[in-house]
Amino acid sequence: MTQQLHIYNTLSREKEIFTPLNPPLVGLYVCGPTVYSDVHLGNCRTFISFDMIYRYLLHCGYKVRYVRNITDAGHLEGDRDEGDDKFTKKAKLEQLEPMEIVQKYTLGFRDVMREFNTLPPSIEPTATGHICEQIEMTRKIIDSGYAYVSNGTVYFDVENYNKKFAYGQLTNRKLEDLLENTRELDGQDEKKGRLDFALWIKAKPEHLMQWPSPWGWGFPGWHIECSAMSSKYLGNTFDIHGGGMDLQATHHTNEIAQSQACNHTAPVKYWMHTNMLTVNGVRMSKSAGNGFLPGELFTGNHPLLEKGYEPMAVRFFMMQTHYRSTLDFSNEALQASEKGFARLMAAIKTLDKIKPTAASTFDFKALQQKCYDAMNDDFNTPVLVAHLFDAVRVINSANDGKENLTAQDIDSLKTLMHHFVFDVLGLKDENAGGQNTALLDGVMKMILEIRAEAKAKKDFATSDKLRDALAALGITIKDGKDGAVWGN
RNA sequence: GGUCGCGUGGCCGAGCGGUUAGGCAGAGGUCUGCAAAACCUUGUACAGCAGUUCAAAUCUGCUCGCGACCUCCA
Repeated sequence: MTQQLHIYNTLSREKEIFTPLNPPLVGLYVCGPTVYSDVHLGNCRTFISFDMIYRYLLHCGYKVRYVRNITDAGHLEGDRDEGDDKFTKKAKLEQLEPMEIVQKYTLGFRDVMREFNTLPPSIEPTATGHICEQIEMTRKIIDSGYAYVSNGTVYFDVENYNKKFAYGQLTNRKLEDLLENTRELDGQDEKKGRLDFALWIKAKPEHLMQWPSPWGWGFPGWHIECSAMSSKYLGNTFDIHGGGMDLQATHHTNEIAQSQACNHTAPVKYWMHTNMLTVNGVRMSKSAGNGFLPGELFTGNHPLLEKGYEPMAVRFFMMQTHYRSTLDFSNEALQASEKGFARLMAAIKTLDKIKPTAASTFDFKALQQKCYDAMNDDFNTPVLVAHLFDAVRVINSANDGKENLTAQDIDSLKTLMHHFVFDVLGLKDENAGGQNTALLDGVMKMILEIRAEAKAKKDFATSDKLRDALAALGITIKDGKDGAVWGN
C-alpha cells in the first residue's frame, strides 16, 4: 500500500508531504529529559507521542534512527546565567554526587518509559558524554563570527546572526519584536545583546561539574548539546526534530541558530512540536507544582486522583487526543478511556471466537484505508481510534451472528488490529495471561461446567454463589448464548 | 504589554465550506432465571454578534472568555 504521509511542520506552519532526505532512512531527534528529578506526566506525553510517531514510521517501512538525548549537565537554576547548575544544587541537597542524581533519575525515567510501553530510542546520548563535541562546535561558531568570549563565557551573537538569517523564524517573530519584549534582567553586562545566549559558561571554583576548555574551566550551555549530538549522529541536516511546544521559542530557536552558524546549513527539514498536558485547564509543569508522577497516577496516590489508572489506559487516553492539541486531565476523562480501552481489548480477544461465514457483509479494504488515511494525516490517532471502534462494533456483531465475516476477513481484521493497536499505538493487553494461564484455563473450564450444570437444574443459588465468589477474585462471568465466558 | 493559539452536546475529544466522527455517561429496546456483556434505537453540539456564500462549527470582522510563549520546563 502506498502511503502519502503528511506532517505538520512548525517551520512552515502547514502540513507538508513527508519526503525523507535519504529514503528509506529517516533521522529523528527528540529533546529528552533533564534528569535531575522524576519525570512527570507532561514529559511522558511528549515521549509517548514521539514513540507513536517512531512506531508509525517503522510500520511504513522506514529505517529510522531515533535519537533522544539525556540532559545530564548544563542547566542553570533560575533565569540568570550564573549560579549552581541544577544537578549540583540537587546533589548538595541530597548529599550525593551529581552523577548519582543523574543515574538515579535516568533509571527512573527508563522504568517509566518501559511501563508506558515505549520503544527505546536507537541512541540515547548524554550531554556529559559529548563535552568535546560541544566545545568543538562552540569553537567553530566563534570562528564563523557568530559568537564572542566574554570573561570566560562564550555567548552567541544573536543580532549579528540575524543580519543574515531569520533568527525568530520558528515562532514567526521578528528580531525587533523579540528585542522589545525581552525582559530586562540583572547580571547581563557580559552580554552584548539582550537575546544573546551562552554556548559555554565559565564555572565558579565550587562547581562540581566542570570541564577544561579553550576559554577556561566551565560547562556547556543548555542548547548546544542538542545541536552537537544531533549533527554527530544524524548529520548536519536531518529529517525530523521534535520536542514539546515549550521548547520551540527558546531552545529550538537557538538550536537552529547554532547549527546554522556552525555547519552553514539549516539543521532540520521538519520540526514537530507536541502540545502540553493540562490539569484543570492549567499546564502541568515542574514550576507550577501541579504535576503527578507516573507512579502516583498508577497507584492513585495523589490528592487530584480518585483512583489509580493502568499505564495502558493512560496511554490510550493520550492516543485519543491529537499530539498537537492540549490534553486536559480529569478523572472522568481517564475513566472513560479506561472503559473504552477495555472494550477494545475485549473485541480483539473476541476475534478468536468468531465463526467464519462463506460470504461477507463487511468492507475490510475500506476500513483499512480509513485507518491509514487517518495516520497519514499528521498522525491523527483520535480518528484512527474512531475507526478502530467501528471495527470493534463489527467484531461484536459478528460474534452475535448479526454480521458476516469470512475467514479471510477475520484474518485481515486480526492483522489490522495487531498493526494499529499494538504496533502503532503501542498499546498492549495488560491482563493477557501470565505463565499459569493453562492451569487457570483448566480450572475455570471446570468451574464453568459445574455452574452450567447447576443452572440447568435451576439451582441458581449455586450458580450465583460461584459467580459472586469469582467476582470477589476479580474474575467476571458473562453468560452468552453459547455458554459462559470469563475474563478479568 | 508583545506574539501565537483555543472556545464543539453531561464529560473527553475529532472535524475546519454541503453527508453519522469516536469514546464514556444518560434514555428506550433485544437477549437473560437474575446480572453482566454484546447488539439496535436515541442526543434540537459547535462562545456571542455581524458579514461573505446557494450553503458556515468550518471563511472574514468585531466582542467576550481561556491558555501558551516572551524566564528553568516536554
